[in-house]
Amino acid sequence: MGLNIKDIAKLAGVSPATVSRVINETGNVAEEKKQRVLKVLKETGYKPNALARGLLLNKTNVIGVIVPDLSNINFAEFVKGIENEAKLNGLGVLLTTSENDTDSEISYFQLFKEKRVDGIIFSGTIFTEKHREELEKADIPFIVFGQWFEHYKLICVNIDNEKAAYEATKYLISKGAKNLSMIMGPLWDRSAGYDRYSGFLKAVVEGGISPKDVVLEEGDFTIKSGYRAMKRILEKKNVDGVLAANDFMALGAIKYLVDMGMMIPDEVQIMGFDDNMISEIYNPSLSTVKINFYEAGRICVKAFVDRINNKPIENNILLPYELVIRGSTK
Amino acid sequence: MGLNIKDIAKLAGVSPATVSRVINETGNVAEEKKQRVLKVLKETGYKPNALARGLLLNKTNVIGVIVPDLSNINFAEFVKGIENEAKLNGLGVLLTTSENDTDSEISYFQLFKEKRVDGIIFSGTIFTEKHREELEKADIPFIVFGQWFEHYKLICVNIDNEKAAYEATKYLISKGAKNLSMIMGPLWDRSAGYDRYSGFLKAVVEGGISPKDVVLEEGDFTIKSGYRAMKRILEKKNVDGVLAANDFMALGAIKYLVDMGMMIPDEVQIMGFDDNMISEIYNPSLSTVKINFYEAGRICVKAFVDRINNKPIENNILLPYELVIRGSTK
DNA sequence: CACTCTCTTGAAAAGCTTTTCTTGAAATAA
DNA sequence: TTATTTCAAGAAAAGCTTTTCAAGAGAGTG
Repeated sequence: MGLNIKDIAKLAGVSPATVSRVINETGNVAEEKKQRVLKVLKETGYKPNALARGLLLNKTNVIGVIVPDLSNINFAEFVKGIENEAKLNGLGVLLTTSENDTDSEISYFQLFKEKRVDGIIFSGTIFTEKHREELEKADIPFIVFGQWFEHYKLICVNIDNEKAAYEATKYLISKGAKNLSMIMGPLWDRSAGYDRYSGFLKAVVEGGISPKDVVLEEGDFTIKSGYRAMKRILEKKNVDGVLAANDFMALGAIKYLVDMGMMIPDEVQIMGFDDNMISEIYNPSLSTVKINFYEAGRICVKAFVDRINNKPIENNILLPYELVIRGSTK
Repeated sequence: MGLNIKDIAKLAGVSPATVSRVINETGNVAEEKKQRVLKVLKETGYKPNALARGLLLNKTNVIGVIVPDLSNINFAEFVKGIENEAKLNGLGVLLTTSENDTDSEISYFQLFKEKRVDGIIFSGTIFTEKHREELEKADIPFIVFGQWFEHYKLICVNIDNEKAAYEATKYLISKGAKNLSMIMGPLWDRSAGYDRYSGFLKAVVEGGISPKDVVLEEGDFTIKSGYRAMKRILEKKNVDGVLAANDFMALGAIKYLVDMGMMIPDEVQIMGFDDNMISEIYNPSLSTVKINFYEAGRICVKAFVDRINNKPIENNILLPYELVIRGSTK
């Protein structure tokens, strides 16, 4: 209870410096004294105070993590990946959720600065100039997931959303879809929603379809918004191919189509983005662009570790993705 | 960059003690000096070093959290609840995942001790005597979620699993199920799996059904294990009512029944435990015992806060639950 | 035998904050 | 004017660890 290194030193009949040397395996210690110290260490279950250590070494072995919402299984997977990789590197994870509220996010920067975390992994829907400013003040190594943001200090980890959306749309067209539509996410600059939209458009044009003939509706990445967007789309036109900017909206769209008695994929093909557990087991199962969020989390931590170890490292890290074809497309 | 309280003091022309008094709003400070300090504080964006503060005050305002797996949406919700309530109380959350590995869990106790967290919220499938021992050594306020464990120092937060399983089974019987079966979880002592099994059995006996006529199969809480368990059950007997110890196994069971062309709920009624997003949108939707994991997380933090504030508090806290009837039962 | 080198070990400082103790000044009362 | 009280603010200690510096002992070499 409340033992410190002095107590251990006294119990082992040595100086605190020697105890420290034994614990951290630094410097030479006579075998006999070493054994005495180890014995006391074991008996007492003493653990060095990370606060004092951190204060002295200016290093906490903790990374701060900001995600929008753990209810979203993708972010839960992301955090899981972070946690597992952090564990491998002897790092602790200080977790916060922002619900995409910028003020919250900024206040977390402050929190992390106070707690002297060694680095921050940030995953919000949008990283703004204001974020950058505050970040600059805090001056902590920083990893952004899911968005590109040009800054020499920033490491960005992301997939090539435009290319992925392009390929997904190409696939729909190759399977005979002629009347295309897209359920888009919010179109912030440089956001995933935006990039996916432009990839979609690129494939449309390349497929010889006029952008005017395409139906666009916007959702907010939730199942419900997908349901409603699909409704609006069908009211405008009888489409036969739908790309949704994420799986939740795609699932909502499927639900609406099923409710309306449409045949999937015979009458309408539909494709999502992200891939989560539900997409696989849903009926019909959903074709999608699979992003490995777990792996993404691990990669973020690896990038951070490399950076603080001064290993040469790209500022923009591209994640792999994969088209997964299931029951909602031909 | 790297400013400390002395620098601030110098910039404002006062002593560090005065700066501290301004920041913490303790003691009297002349208005003029106070303004000077506040101005410097704002300009520099200085934040006190939580390590030094924690070292001195012996308090970090951080709680350690151990959950088995964030891939499980229930635990993700649980953590979300913890995080949100922690935020309200000015607490940080140090998150770890154990994958139900006892050694990992114990090593996290050590980590938390090193980091001097103010408390630990533990949610594993099983809390053993070994856990208790290590815990005793660490001597940190401790909350256990999802299991009862008699110990004067421990706060346990849980639902009455036996009662809930009893009621769920009663419901199946009341809707005409006569050939009952249960897909159980692992039967560790005092675990949720065990309590749910005994509640099931109680209702069976009370319903005038012989325990011999009941088909029992064990799973491991995953979808796949539910699928396989349902297969084994049907090979033994044509049942018309199934209680699964959690939703994932229930969903796996439904999947198997659908694959076999059985009608739900006409031929077989099925009921799960927990309630998660998938259960609601699955086809058919799953009747279940709804546990509010988000709220559970909040309650754990509240209990912790009350405990360290020396408010009188129950050592065993009972969570509410609710029977949610959907498409998989009559 | 004298000298140098290596190996051990302890003392002390640094890292940053909060709080107690003290002192000085100002204000009030006699 | 003198004595007493109140307020303001600084100095210093405590909290715990790691590392540098210095010193002492022992071994090896000429």
